[in-house]
Amino acid sequence: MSWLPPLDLTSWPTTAEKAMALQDELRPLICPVTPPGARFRTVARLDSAYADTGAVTAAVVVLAADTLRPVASAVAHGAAAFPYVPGLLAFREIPATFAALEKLCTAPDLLVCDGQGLAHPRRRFGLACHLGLLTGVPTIGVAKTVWGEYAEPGPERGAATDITIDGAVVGRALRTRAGVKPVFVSVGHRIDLDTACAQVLALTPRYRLPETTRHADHLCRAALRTATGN
DNA sequence: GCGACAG
DNA sequence: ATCTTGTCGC
Repeated sequence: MSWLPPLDLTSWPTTAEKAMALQDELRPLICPVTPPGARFRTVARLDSAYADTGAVTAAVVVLAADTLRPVASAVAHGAAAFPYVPGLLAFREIPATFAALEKLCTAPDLLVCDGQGLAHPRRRFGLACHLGLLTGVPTIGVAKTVWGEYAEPGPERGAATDITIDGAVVGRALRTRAGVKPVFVSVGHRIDLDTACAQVLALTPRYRLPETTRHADHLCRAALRTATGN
């Protein structure tokens, strides 16, 4: 018995129209609130790597929130299930990512995704939202580039400004390192924006991106090379 | 109409 | 995402 509910890939969308319809259908189920008493003792970072052949490898690295030390990791590989389409990244990334998560013995307390959560144009349902609903685990999106409008936050670490789309606050530009381009944080599911930003700051004591990113990035790239044959 | 567009 | 040379800084 896994901590993760099964993912039925036979009904995975194969067209942009069906994918967008699914996003519209799932959007109302998002809960942007941290469950009472929630504790984030372990945090997982997710990443994917692609080969020109269409092969994909996903990696998950779990770390202890207090020490930022890795405590578990897993990889999974397969074929890209969807082309890259702006706004539909989740349909490309989730199948392999989910397979990697299935290999973990226990559920992480928080999943940190590469990309957007609610800071997603038009449908407000980015990768982090989708993965949050599928896993039931709190998720946040940390993107390197933004969709939406924001004012440049102050130069010091911790400075933040709201990101808005059509006038609605959908995330926050957060300076994780003094004098360096901010990251763009948005809620995925089961966490609030303030808590999400606090978690991202806790994960970035020295680099712009969360501590585990290099680890997850190196892990899936190395695994992809092995699976592909260098 | 044209360009821009998470990873 | 991925492909690449050089460069700056701790």
